[in-house]
Amino acid sequence: MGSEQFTDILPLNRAFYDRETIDVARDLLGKVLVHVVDGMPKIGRIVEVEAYLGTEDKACHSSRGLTSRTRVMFGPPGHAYVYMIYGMYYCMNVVTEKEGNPCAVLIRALEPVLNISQKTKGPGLLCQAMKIDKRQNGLDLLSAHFFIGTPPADPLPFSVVSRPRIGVHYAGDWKDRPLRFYIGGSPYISRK
DNA sequence: GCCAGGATCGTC
DNA sequence: ACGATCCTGGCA
Repeated sequence: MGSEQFTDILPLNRAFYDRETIDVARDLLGKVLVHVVDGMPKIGRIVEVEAYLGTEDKACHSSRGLTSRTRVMFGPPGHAYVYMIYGMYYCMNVVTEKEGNPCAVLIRALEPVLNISQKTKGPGLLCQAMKIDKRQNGLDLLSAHFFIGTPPADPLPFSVVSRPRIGVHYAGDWKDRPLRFYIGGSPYISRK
């Protein structure tokens, strides 16, 4: 059970991301995020996500239109949308749906798998632990050093819990929609 | 240029 | 419950 079992994980293909955002969000649970830093793969298992549904979704950045910040979300699926929040943290999303339909899935928590020594409960903390910042904004997740893949030996089956999203009180009637998904019983969830 | 607000987190 | 800290977007 060494690290060698993770050395041949392949990136999910474009079609995985080119689907309805809620489906992509749920299917991302249990997958692994891989970031190779200085030849060392940092790997975490995705245990919590949130879906952001584009121009209609008042909580979604792209609902205020195309800006320099949201440009990546308007692009093709399978790319990373990374932005700074509160002046001190980054959040990582994966772009979903067809180009021009600006939707994304926020990665909210990871279960450490390999070469991770910091906290990963929460979107800001997991970016620190995975060494993700604005340099990763716009990167294609079908790349050799930064991608999401299926773990070689998927563990036991898990249940998916859905709840309202965190921190989107300003989003009117969208704030209560159950668009946050996490693995039931996981001790690595950002908060209850 | 100015300013309000934010998909967070740690501490009080 | 609050402060840190700075980018973003809207308005002038």
